[in-house]
Amino acid sequence: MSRMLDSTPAAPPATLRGAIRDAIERALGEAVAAGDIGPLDEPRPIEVQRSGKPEHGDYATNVALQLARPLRMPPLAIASAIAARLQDAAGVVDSAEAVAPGFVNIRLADPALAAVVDAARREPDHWGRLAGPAESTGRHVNVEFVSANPTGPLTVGNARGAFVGDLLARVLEAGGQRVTREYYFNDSSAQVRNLGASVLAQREGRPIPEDGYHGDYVIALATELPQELIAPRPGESDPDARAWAVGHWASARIREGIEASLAHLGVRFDAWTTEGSLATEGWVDQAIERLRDGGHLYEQDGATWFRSTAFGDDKDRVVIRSNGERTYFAFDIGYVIQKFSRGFDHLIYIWGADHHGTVARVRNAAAAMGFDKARVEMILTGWVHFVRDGVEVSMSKRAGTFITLDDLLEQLGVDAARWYFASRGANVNMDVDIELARRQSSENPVYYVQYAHARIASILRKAAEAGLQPAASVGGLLAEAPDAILARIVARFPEVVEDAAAAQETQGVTTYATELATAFHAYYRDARVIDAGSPERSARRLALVDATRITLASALGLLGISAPEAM
RNA sequence: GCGCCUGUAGCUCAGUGGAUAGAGCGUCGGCCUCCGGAGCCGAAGGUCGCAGGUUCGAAUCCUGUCGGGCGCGCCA
Repeated sequence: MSRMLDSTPAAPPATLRGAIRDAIERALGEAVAAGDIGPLDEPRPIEVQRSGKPEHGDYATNVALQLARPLRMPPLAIASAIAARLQDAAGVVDSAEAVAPGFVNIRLADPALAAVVDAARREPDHWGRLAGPAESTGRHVNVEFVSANPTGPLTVGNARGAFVGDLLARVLEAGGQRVTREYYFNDSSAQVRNLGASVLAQREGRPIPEDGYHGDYVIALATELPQELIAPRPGESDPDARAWAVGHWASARIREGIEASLAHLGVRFDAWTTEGSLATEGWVDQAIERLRDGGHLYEQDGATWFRSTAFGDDKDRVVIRSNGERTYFAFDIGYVIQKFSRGFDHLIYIWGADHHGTVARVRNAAAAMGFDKARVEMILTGWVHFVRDGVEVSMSKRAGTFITLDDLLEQLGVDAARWYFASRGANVNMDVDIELARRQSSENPVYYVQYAHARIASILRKAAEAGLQPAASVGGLLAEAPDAILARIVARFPEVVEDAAAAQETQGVTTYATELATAFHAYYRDARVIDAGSPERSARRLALVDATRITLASALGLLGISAPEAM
């Protein structure tokens, strides 16, 4: 065991897979040093993958296949040289075998496996969370999402971003990064005035403007509108002043509703930045000055343009219109400066697919302002296309025909909805039949996973009543089939989290949770946990089953989904 | 026209260069003396849109092509 740590002074591997990788690297180095295989020109990353079949062991590496060409040696010979050295590695490797065409199959040592499973129970809160206390080492990421205009309740379209952003934030946190959840709140656009005009018209019984807002919520707002906002203020000349005032009042009310909806979903934002603040605090001007100083701006037709084409964009972009107003784009890049000045290392934006056209220009502007383009990342979400009885449900906030996030949560429930979005890639388009989704919500796989959790909780309760307590370790239990199989899946959880954080995706977590639940249900069938006739084995099985429960709860918790003790 | 996303089982989707491509739902057939049947076991169902290419190896990478979505404003 200690050899393992000796070889990795910087950071001990967080996963069994990492420990295996280290062992392979050492074996490879020894094989080279001994002259078994030729010297390597350059170090190459070692891939360790989980074996697909039990006969192939637990892990496999393809280094030999990768090295065959540069070393000009048969892959199987390289594999054999590595496998022979791996046998010597005591800690995590039980046995290693070179097989055609050149894989090295590796079997885990039971003690190492037991140690990982026991770790889950010793520190359930840290189980699967990587890099431990990462305050000092993890980068600080700003994830901006939803950012819907405060002109109506959140729709399911906005909801996609809410789920994707929150899930991303959770996965990054589990990967040891600090995350700030940010909402860009557009409080000063013409749409706010438009909203005000619509509410005012509704209140005063006038027809709502053609491009105004029509939803039921407009009627509700009109009813609640305070008297003092309706009356024109003395000495006010701007004909739009009333509309602006009402709009600001209405958007504040809507923001409260948005926050409540998001809270219901379990999403809390750490920061709300308003568009107005970017102007009043000078960030927009600062961005423009910075571009000007760098020679990236030019004047044409009375407007000021950013030379985005110099960075590969297909056309240049206006930052100041000929009427003197700064464009939305100018605010975007002012916001970039604002965010970086707040100390973030990395910015992630969750945008709808319709915004893909603005990705390049914002990243280009960031580069022009001297920031690393790689630190400005956009994730585009696919569409949620709703149909009812085979007919598309058209959604328009202005027309008032839309399905709200609250509707969705009411129909599906938070857990089922979260699972639904977590199990799909962010950028795929989804067709959702509302009636079907409702009917299927009771058959959602999330309940399958929760059921496994509740079932284990029940076993643990029953065992306690019988006076049986889990053992401190599962050691000694893992040599044979039902226990060995379940333990291996439990032990893989940190790798799943690692992969999810690296890919910035959650599908792997739902897939894994389903696999673990399935494995538990099979285990339950094959292995008697509470067995008065064998108290020693019962105690160890209770430990294994408890580790399984903790892992299920951790996976669900990572997705913001509850893990009920009973259901 | 140009650009981005996308195409995997009847349906909804996993699979980010590895060994026999998976899950849920749906369909068909089995399992309740025993720790929770919201469970278990089995079956049927695939030219991974199509055609080339790279590679020891391609659903995955490259090129072309076809279908679907979105974008291409001194709007936000």
